[in-house]
Amino acid sequence: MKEFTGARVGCFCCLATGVPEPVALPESSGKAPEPTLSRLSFYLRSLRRLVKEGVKTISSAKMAGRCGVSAVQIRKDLSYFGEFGRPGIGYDVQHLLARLTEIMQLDHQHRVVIVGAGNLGSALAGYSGFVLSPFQVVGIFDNNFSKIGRRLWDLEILDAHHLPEVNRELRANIGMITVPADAAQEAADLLVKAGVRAILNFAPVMIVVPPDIALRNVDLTRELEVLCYYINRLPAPPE
Amino acid sequence: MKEFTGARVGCFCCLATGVPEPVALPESSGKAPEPTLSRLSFYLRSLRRLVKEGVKTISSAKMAGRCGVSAVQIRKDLSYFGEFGRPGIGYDVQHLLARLTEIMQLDHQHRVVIVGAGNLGSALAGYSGFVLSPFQVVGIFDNNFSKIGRRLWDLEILDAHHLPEVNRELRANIGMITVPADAAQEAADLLVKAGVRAILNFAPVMIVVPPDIALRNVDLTRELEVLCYYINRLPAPPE
DNA sequence: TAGATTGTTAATCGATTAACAATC
DNA sequence: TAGATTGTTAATCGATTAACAATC
Repeated sequence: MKEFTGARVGCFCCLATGVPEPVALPESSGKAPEPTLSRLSFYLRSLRRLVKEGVKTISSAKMAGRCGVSAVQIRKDLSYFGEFGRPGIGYDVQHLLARLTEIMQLDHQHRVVIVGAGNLGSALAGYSGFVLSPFQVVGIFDNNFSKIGRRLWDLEILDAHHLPEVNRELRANIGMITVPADAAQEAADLLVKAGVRAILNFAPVMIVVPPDIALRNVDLTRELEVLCYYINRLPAPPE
Repeated sequence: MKEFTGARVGCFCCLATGVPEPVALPESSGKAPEPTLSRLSFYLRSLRRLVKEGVKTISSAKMAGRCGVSAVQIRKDLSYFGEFGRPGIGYDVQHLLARLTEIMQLDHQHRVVIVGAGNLGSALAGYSGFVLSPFQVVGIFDNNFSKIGRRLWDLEILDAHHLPEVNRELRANIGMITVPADAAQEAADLLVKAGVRAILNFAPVMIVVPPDIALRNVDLTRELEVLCYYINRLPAPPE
């Protein structure tokens, strides 16, 4: 019977449990709960827009209105990482953006490899949201001979078995798994061998990785199934 | 300032808050927490495999081993919906599978439309995981004239503006949004007008829908950003 | 100074876990 | 009957929210 021992990051609705304590790193003295980290990413998105809008300063209350989160929640979330605001004034948008970007380690590029050059893998390889983002897809792999060697966007599909060696050159620190369920663990093992520090798994199956590898799951089927549960179980608008 | 009023289903890490109380439907007398529903989907996956393996009966403890969830958690989760096991024996796999399938409303087909025929939309339209599943993609829409009319798999890409009318024929009850962020709300409005009961949003932006429409978000960027936070913050293996 | 707003401590809420009586 | 295992009640844990002193 296989037990889960790998590091899983996030709530169970993301197919992950057991939030591991963040370990010494300048920014994280305390141990922020996972929901906080998830919201941090959301605040970042909001802050980036605020910068574009030319807003210089924002209060937690105004931010709350934009994010659909309470103002206390925001202040509490930020308090895990330091004091960023000024009483009576609010937060300097530029400054907060810079600090949160650092904390989330988004201040440097992350090189991503994709294992599985099917529909989803191909789509992700060409995801336009990655341009101007800290994420850069530097390689895509498959174990299907009919796919290996083919070009995809500006990449050549490489043999998944060579991933560990090839990544010495590619230097990717994040891997995305877009293979069928029964190949997902193998893909994960290859990524771990290749030395990635984080894995985003799209295969509809649990995978096991060492505890120092961050793992999150995106599970389309699960999302749809939970949606189905709520169909016709949600209260109608108050009218 | 736009406030969130729509129905959002799931924890914040799925970009959703405010779990609405499930309303009268035979199966749900109580109000199961959202994490429970998410796990239910997971138990279902496990049960389907057990059936294939020919396992007739399973205890919560054995199930726990397979799912990476505690046995009490499983029993508690199930208890929101009824008594499915026999003390001293365990659960009849077939029976539990059937009951959970009903509860999640997966005992009938769900027709899905996709708004956004870009990389991701196209990939989802051809997702092989949907064959033999209760989900069937019956239409794909876009508002880009260069795409409208083109064939994708066995579907023709239709004009998104016609979605509400076309869906009278298509009869989809689930919509997936795979358009860029700035078109997502418009897509959502069209889906609501078309009468879908549930929306899965892949656009990296919050959308607002009436409270009786179930909404979940899949947010690639957020997942990657949270992963980045954990990079080098996870404790190394105990060795 | 008065008003606004932060960061934090304490209270609340909700979900998970432990303990155990019921029952096959 | 004894052993296994369920379903549930009570205890625990963790995250959110309320209250408020500090400070711009």
